[in-house]
Amino acid sequence: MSVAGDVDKYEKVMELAKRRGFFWPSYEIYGGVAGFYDLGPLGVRLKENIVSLWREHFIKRQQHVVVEIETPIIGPSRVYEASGHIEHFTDPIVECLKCGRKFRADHLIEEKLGIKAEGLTPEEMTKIIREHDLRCPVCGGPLSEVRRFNLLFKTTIGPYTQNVGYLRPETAQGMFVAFKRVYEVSRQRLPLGIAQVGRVARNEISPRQGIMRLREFTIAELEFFFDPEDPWQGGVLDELLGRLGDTKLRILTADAKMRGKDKPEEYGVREAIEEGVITTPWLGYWMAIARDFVLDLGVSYSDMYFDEKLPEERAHYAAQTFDQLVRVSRLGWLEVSGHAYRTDYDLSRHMKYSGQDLRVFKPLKEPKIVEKKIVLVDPRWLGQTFRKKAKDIMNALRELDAESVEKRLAEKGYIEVLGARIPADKVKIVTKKEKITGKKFIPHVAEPSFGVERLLFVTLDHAYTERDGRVVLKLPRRIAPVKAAVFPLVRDERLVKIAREAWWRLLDAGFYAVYDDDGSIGRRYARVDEIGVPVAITVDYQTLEDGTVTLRDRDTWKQVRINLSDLVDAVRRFIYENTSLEKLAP
RNA sequence: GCGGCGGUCGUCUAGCCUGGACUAGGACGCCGGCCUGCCAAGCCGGAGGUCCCGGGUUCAAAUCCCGGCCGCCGCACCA
Repeated sequence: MSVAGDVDKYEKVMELAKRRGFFWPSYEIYGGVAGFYDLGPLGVRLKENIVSLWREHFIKRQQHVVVEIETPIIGPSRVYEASGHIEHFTDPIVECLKCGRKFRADHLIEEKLGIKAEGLTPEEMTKIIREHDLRCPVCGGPLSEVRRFNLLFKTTIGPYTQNVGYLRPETAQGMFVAFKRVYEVSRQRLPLGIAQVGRVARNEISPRQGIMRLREFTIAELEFFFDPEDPWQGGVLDELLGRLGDTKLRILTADAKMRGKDKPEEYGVREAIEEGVITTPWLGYWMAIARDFVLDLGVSYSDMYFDEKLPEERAHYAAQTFDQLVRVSRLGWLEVSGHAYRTDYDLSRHMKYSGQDLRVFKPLKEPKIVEKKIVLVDPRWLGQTFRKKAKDIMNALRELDAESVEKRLAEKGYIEVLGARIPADKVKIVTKKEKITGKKFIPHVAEPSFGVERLLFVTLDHAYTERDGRVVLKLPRRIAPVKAAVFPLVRDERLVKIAREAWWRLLDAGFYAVYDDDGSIGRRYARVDEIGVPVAITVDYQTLEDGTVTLRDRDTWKQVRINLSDLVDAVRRFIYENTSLEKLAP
């Protein structure tokens, strides 16, 4: 059982991961570098299977509204200025020169002096600290200059240039920047989800907890664009929600937290959306998908909940955020995904910084004819009377509301614009008909975002069991890195020959499978149990007589006999259709 | 970054306090052979160690001292 604070199990899982080749610290022969991990042969395959399961849930099942792209890891600084990462991903830090403790300079100034310091330059903050003789709040020592620490990795683009580039801290900006093009190739339809799986880098100050907090890792992200005025997008969301049935989510709301609660409550997805617990419907839908996905990794419902972030805990771009937490050994609750309502923040920012129009056009069902009053002035008179000022006056007149102009003309017989008096007989108010076919707007975004390496750990942690003093990794069959093992009962030439043929047959059918004839049969079962091979096939003396072999279930250790000729199909059904062993026996 | 603790074959570990006889021991794992009729059986043989790195003290350092790196815990930090 997985219990928070189960240190022993954590050690065992990490030891297994290293010993059998799931993952280990990078650059080991040079002493290692904190925050970097290699994936080993089994780790790569497990990760691949987890990612493909993610694609099943987040892309394939919604393929009518979700597409996947791939964008570069390195981006020009402009992109990260626009995204707000250069400003917000950078913390102003002061260090105590005596005890070495570090503090957020702006927080310290606000807390101790009551001066708003957010957004000030490091120099300005240093000045404030000096003027008020602010000292270390812990030991009273003197403070250093204020420095900026940025979590973005910096590089240059091209040789010998000042052209600064950054390694992306999330894949999301790739989707925002490419939105217009993807929207085009997706036939200009909303809602539109753009997914990406890729590596990101964050220069963490002090990464720890092994593979749980890395400086470089893989993110599986979805930016889901929708119309904020019609979030249900006609029937699209309704249909998708309908297919979920009565999926329940465990949620600890910010509201509940502020009331001092720390236990999540259960909500139906629709209920959570309709009651406004989740402020935008699509965020709720993707949380339900996230729930199902993590369940498929072998995590039980009660070992998972969604934790709403308090306003001050949220990222700069988010209007509402939920973290999906999973219970793991030692660390307790671990964040495996974040679900953020990013509103139109990112697209607006990129519009501003790029100068491109990233809005989408929404046609009205029927074009609307609106009547609009406009102010007309006799242009000849205006030009001759005011000469060079005429153009400015004309522009100023256009800004005026026609109704109020009409009113003032009626009252006074003239209007004044920019000091120019225009009599009523030079002004005409006319009513014009205008046809409105639709409008442009900036889509809003709901974003589910997963840390893949964390999922890898979570999967191993929840699969780890012991039986009779041996390790049995009860990985869900679909994501097991090796699907089957083939053994001759003993190393008898006749059995070996048949076993190797059976093994090749599985390989030809596309399975990852191992063959082993070393040591006792029990030892071989143990070896493959430890890396979570779901099924073992044993060729024995009965095989010589009737052409049957045994299938042994990793989780129950039970065996059934099947015909050798049915092997590939039986394995396929066992792995991908989750058919029980008993049902495979003829 | 600060403080505490730690780092020895692939893995887990003994040895460190009290320096020498340590050619660094064990278990598991791994490789070869034998054996083996279903759950880490047995026998024979074998490979495998920069004792984290660098420097210092000493006739002599895995062992003592200093610095660095890495890990864990606490603090701080953390979209």
